[in-house]
Amino acid sequence: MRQGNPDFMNGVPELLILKLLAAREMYGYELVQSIREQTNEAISLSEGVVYPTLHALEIEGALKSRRNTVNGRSRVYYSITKLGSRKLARIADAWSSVTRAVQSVLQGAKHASAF
Amino acid sequence: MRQGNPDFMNGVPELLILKLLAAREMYGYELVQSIREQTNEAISLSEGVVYPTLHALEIEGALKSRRNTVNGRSRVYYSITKLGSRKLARIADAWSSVTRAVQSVLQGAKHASAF
DNA sequence: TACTATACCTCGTACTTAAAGGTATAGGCA
DNA sequence: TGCCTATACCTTTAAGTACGAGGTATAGTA
Repeated sequence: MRQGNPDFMNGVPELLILKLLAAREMYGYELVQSIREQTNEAISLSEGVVYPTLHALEIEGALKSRRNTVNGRSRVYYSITKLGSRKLARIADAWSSVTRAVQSVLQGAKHASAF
Repeated sequence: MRQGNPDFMNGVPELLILKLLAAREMYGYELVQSIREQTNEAISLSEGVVYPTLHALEIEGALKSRRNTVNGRSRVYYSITKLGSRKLARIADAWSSVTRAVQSVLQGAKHASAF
């Protein structure tokens, strides 16, 4: 563990960002704060995580962006693409699969349910 | 994502290994198979993950080992220490915290419950 | 004898998060 | 005017970690 967030964060920033942008268009700085608030400070992503993730997702075509100036502030708004929605569905499934599997071990169950 | 397991695996091997060893003494090869079976193949840790994790946990005092020969096979059995139990409690909490936080975003809840 | 399962191990790579640091503008306040 | 803070964007560097590949050795079986 580096510091700040507990651990178990592999792939989580990408998942959260895609999910939030699936609901509505947002800009980077807004995502940082939104995630912190919605998780009650349990997850606090730094800008150094959010911006590179946004750029990577845009490059692979999962997001598209438009620059907009609001109150004299230049913002880059991101929204999800069709390809991004499919990616979100895929990784949300993977997330469920892993958490279900871990949960079954934590609860001492002999077998995880297939679905 | 490297390959094999989906992603979201950060810290998971350590958590699973500690949890299984909290129930009973096991050896490395057994852990690999046990995790694969108990998670219905959802999580399949390679030996290249399990053995280094076991060694690291032993060095930090979370596990202790004893060598035992069964049916002509030499095995290294690991069991959890008091320090390991405390570590398990800590990271199990962290796991709960992260999964709860992610879940609240995935469900579109405005606020995660505090506990 | 050869192959498979058991059982242990290490090394190198690839990926990812996170912190730190850097730029620039708007607005409040002294 | 000058200073500080919040907003808003970005990059670089460091450090950790899972994973595959590869390697050794023994027991049992075909």
